[in-house]
Amino acid sequence: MRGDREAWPTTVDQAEAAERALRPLVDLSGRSPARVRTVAGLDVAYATGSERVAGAVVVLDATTLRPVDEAAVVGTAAFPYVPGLFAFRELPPLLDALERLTTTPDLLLCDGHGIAHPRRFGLACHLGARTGLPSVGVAKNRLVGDHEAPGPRRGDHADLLDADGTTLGRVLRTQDGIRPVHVSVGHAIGLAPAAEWVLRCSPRFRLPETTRLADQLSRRALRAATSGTGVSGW
DNA sequence: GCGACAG
DNA sequence: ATCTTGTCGC
Repeated sequence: MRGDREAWPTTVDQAEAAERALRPLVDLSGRSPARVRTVAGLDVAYATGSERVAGAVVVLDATTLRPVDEAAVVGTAAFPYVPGLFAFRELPPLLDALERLTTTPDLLLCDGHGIAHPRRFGLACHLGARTGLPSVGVAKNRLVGDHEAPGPRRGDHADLLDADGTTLGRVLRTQDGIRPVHVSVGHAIGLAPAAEWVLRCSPRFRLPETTRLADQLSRRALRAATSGTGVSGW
């Protein structure tokens, strides 16, 4: 049902070692993709009393935001939730789902941070480095860094800074008067373009359509796997 | 020692 | 993340 995968880290030390090994593959030059025709959203859903997880990816036309491809997989959590090592928990199902896509997206919008991370290597960096695709981190909450409150209107934003004043990302208001999201670079894209894409993909709600649809699909897949065939009724 | 801590 | 439907409010 699924291709073999590399030995997955079991301990914090192993995960940090794997992180260091992947670091050289990330492109933080600021260069951005020339053409973005499709944007993908990825998310993982979890069950309550089990280790069951579901990963989903939904690809949207960058102009119409209409779905053009999608894939979902169900599996078992391979790593606990550890702030700073979140990628090792979500990567397995997400990489599996990406492999099942019939198309290759031009940009990845990830549900978590990119370089706005303790070691500047969040989930979006892992996904970008491993797939070679430009990636952006879109998180609902802060992990590291400080920032002023962005303006109240859609599009208003403030820099997310580390203790040295280095820019880690951007706190972006995607809807008037609604709590902002945290955008940070993952791989092969600049911060400004990254934020522009997040805004473009969020025409009506706080979160990008990519994230919303992937969230819905992952929950559906998890529920279907938990309740039998997935077909309604009996 | 006391908080903070993506999902 | 998840437990959870309808409901009050802009």
